[in-house]
Order: sequence, then structure tokens, then C-alpha cells
Amino acid sequence: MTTQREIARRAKTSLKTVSRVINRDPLVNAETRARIEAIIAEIGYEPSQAARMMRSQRSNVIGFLADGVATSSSSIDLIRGAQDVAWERGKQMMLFNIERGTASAANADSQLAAFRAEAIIYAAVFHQEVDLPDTGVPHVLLNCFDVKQRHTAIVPDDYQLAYDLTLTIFERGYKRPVFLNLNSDIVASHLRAKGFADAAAAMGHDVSGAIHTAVVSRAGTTPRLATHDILPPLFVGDQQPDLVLCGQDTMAMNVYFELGELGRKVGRDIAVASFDNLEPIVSLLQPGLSTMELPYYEMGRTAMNLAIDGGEDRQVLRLKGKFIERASM
Amino acid sequence: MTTQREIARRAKTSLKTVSRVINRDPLVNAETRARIEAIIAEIGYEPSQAARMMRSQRSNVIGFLADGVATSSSSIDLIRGAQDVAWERGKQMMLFNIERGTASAANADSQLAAFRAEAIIYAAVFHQEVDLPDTGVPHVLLNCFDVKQRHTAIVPDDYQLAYDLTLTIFERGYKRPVFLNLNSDIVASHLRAKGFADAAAAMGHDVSGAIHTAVVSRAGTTPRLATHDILPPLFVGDQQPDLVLCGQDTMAMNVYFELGELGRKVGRDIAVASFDNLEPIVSLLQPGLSTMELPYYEMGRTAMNLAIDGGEDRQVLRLKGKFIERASM
DNA sequence: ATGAAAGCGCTAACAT
DNA sequence: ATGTTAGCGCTTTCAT
Repeated sequence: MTTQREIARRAKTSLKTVSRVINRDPLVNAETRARIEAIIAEIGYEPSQAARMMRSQRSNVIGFLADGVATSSSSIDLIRGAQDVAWERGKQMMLFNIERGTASAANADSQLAAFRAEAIIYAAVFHQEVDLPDTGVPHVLLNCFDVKQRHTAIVPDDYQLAYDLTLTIFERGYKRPVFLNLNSDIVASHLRAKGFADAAAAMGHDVSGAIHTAVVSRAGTTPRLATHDILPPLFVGDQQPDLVLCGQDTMAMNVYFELGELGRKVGRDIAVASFDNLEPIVSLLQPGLSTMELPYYEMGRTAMNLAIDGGEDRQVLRLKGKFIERASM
Repeated sequence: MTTQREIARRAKTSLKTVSRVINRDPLVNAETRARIEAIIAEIGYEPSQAARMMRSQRSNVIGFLADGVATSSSSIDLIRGAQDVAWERGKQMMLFNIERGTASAANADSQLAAFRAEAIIYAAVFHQEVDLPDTGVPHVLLNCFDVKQRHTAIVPDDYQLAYDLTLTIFERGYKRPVFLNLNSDIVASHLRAKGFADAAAAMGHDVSGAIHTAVVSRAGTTPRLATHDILPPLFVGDQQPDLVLCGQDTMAMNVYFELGELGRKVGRDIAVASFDNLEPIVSLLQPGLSTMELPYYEMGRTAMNLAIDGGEDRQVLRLKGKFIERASM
């Protein structure tokens, strides 16, 4: 690979002037600049990051630890958002798929230390609490938050997501929604249950008794008995639900099948709504699934911006979602 | 961050001896080594990659360009396989989600050039032909191959996948499978059609007329009219199919719904099989979908091994899949 | 507006 | 078994 020294030789100028051109220092004669830029373009020169890092003592590297993301496709938007911002702001994002507590995590930490990463984003597959001790490098938590708030965190505003979705449901004239919530040990669960109940109350409805806990999977595993035990009893008598709100799109998929077994056709006899906006499921279900999208892309962007800007706030940011309408309600 | 010089000072030894310990050079006195290692552990020292790269003129960096892969969850296994090998072999994999032809691709190329990447793996979402000119750095193509075979390529053995799956189908006693194949402009299509036909012939069956082309999506988009026009005419009369083989799991999902509309229950009245093993769909469908898994993880591993080892072979490697059995057949 | 000199932290090459 | 010297390719600092 060519060096700046070589370019300087060719341009009959000094090393430093070449460096100035490359670093967009305005104090360079326009003509000199043009000459140097032409040479750079011609030979396709790229300055060595290694040398830059070493001399300037700035790595421009931001680490991204994706914990379990490999098993979950929706969380890829977290990565996309972060990567887009890193690129826009001239940073190098180094991505590692890890599993917390395993060698993969230790390895990622070493690598990032070796590259002198300036900050690390730690992303979880689903909204959860973690216990991440304070280390040398600043951390930003994504889709999770620290037990003791030792790190800035970005999470979805699950209360508000459920609140907004529930308002929409009642505004559309549904009267008897049931909510098949996620396991109670999942952070999002009680936040959403409260959002659901509060929004219903605000609309003058009582949904006590309409919230059911369905057993769902963690990352990757199959939901078991999620809905099979809960749904059938609800569809007898004269107080049957007119909408089933599911804790996540995969559960909704299950619910489509269960409702089919019960002789109900989604979109005609019964409405279904959900959380996540997980492709390709939401589009492939027939009819398409209306769902409250988790703001993963925006969360990823926000995390990277905070990682780059640093700051000592240790705040917890909650981002709102967007309702994606399809034919299921 | 501490430097080797500082460690040498503390250990009352020379810089070079510290370097030897870190690089596992056996020619160091055991006692000296122990003393130095203790200090390293105590202060949590990590050698600077930047300095190493610069001095040794080896980056140990392998680039991974994931073209559209981020939008498809199954292809994450390509990434996992490559990353695992990189880690096992002490390389640093730098991952970029790109879209070919856009600025994201150009940016990734610059970054990798700046880091002096030793090789680049280019991964596509689905098995396809690409036209990737020869550049300075060696490339390994993953899930795609070059028009002019200018690069080593790793692809799934789609012919064999279909052949093996079809054998299984006939061995289980199915007599009248129909194959809803992917679009004919998809590379896998004609390979699979041939594998299907050849295996059927080998089992003494004639499947001419049983192969249908269904319009399917590219990365991310929804399949349209995939199966809606094709299936109903097949399910009249006395020569009805006993198994529907789908080009991919997402199509199979569609087929489940279509068959439901036609009053057929999968696993009872009709069998379904497919290609991909795309979670969570395959597990969430009821009954679970039997499918021929694409060997993405192994392909990722192979690509990284070839990227590291270099070599001038320009070979095309075809990897076999594994049949994953669930209740749908 | 341009340049010279120094040195970032490490390892290769060559002593001892 | 250990040490010395030099230099990788850049940017910082300080001149001019």
C-alpha cells in the first residue's frame, strides 16, 4: 500500500501537506490540494487506520455487543440504526454477536480493548434488566437497563406503546379486547398491562379480567402452550372477545392457528393486534397483522449518538412506537 | 492505557521480553514470564492492535460484507459461522451490512481498505450470480458466485438438497408431490427442479407437470399471489396431491393458509415440506414444518477458513443440507 | 501556506 | 535467555 510519503514525493510537496489535504485542513493552497487529490484518486490511496489510531490516540471505534441477537431477526434493526449513525459520523462500529457470560463475550471485550474502543453499546434481544458493572469504557445499554443505573440506557416505552395501541383499539369501536400478555418476568409485561388498563379506563372501559399471561419463548425457542389453554374458554357464551391483543407477533401467529381451530376467521369474525412488527410474519399472516412496531431502528440510532457524544447523564431513554396497520383489525 | 514499556519498567526487564511473553515466545525464563504475566493480569493490559498492525504489517482483519443479509434472519447463520472461525483462528472479523451499489458498500470498502483487510467475504441473501470485479484484496463469495469465476465461492448444493429431500418424500410413501418452485430467475430454482425430477425418476415416479413456478419475494418483500392461483385447481378431481413441496418456508406459511381455505388440514389431509429451516416460522406453524435446512452456518465457517488461508483455487464449493423433521410430513 | 522533527506502541532484525 | 535499535505511517508540535 502506498503511503503519504510516496504521495508527497509524487506531488513534490511535503508529507505534512498531504496529511493536511487528507484531513480537510483548509489552510492549503487550492492548486496544491487539487494536485494531491488527483494523485490520491489515481492510486486509490486510503490512509492507514492503524497509523492514525496510534498517532492520534483516538480509535474512532465504537463496539456493539449484540447479545443473542443472532437468534432474533427483529433486533437487527437495532444494529442497522447504530451502524447508520456510526457511518454518518465517521466512526467505525465493530460488531460482535455474543452470549453474555460465555467466552464469546470475553473475546469481544478483549478485541474491543485491543482496538481501544471509545465506547461500547450493549444490546439485548428483549427489553430486560442487566447487571453490567462499571468498567473503563463508557457503555450504552440498548433494549436493556442496568440494575443500578450505572449506564445510560435506551429502551422501548412499553407502557406508552400499549397505551397508544389500546386507545386505537377502542377508537375503532372494539368493545371486548383480551390481552394475551408476555410472561410476568419479562420487563415489558407489567408496563404493557398497565398501559392497556389505563388506556381502557381513559376510554371508559373496564378490562380487569381481560389480561392473561401466556407462556412465551425467550430468544429462539418455541412458545409452548402459549394460547392453547387460554383461548378456548374465552370463546363460549355471549361475552366473547372481539379482539385478541398479543404480546408479540410470534404469539399472534399461534393465535391465528388457534382461532382457526375455534372456527373463527381473523379479520372477519375476530380482530388480532400485536407488538413487534416482525417480518416476514406480519406480512405473511393472512390477513396481515396490525401491530405496534418497536422502535428498534431509532433506538439503535440514539444509542450510537449517545455512545459517540459520551456525557455523564446515565439517563434512561424511552422511545415510542408506531402503529402499523394491516387487515387483521 | 498502559504500554509494554511501562510493564517492562515494573517487571525490571526489557521491552522485548514483555513482547515475548505476550506473543507466547517460548524462549523466556519461566520465572520472568510469571512475573510479567502477573503484572499484565493485574493491570488488565491489552496490546494495542493499532501498533501491532502497523509494525507487523499484518492487519489480521477479515471483512464481511453482508449484502441485504440483515433483512433476512436465516442468513445470520452465515455470519455466525464466519465469526466463530475468525475467533477460533485469532482473526478480527469486521462486519458491514451493505446494499450493493449504494454508498453503504463504498463506505465499507473504504473502511476495510483503511484497516488493510487481508481478505473480504461477500455474502448474499439468497443463492445468486454476481459480477464482482477482481480487486486488490482476495474475495470469497458466500451464497453467491461470480459470473466469470474470478473468486472462490461457497454455495448451497441446491440440486442435491432437492434430490435428497425428494428421495425422503418418496421413501415415506408419498405418491403425488407437487413442487411450488421459486421464480425461474432464481439460481436455486432450476437446480432444485432438476434434483426433484431426477430423484423422482430414480424412485420410478414421473413428476412432469408437478412443478409449478410461484412468484416469491426477494429479501424482505412479501410474496404476492404466490400460491393463491396455483393451489385450488390442483385440489379437485381424483388425482390430488398428497404433499406440497415449497421453495421456501415463507411460501410454506402461505400454503398452510391456502390449504386451510381449501378445507385441508396440514399433517392430516395433506403433507407440506420446504427448504430453509427459518425460525421462528418452522416451529410456530402448526403442525411444525419439515424442511431441508440450508447449510448456512457451515457455509459461513468454510468461507472464513478459505478467506484466512487464501489460496488461488477459485473453486466453487457446494455444501449439502440437513433434513429437519417436524410434524407436517 | 508549508515544512521538519518527533514520537505514538509495538515487533523484526540483529546483537549479546 | 535477554536486550538494543530501528522503523512501521501517520499526526502533533513547533518552526518558517
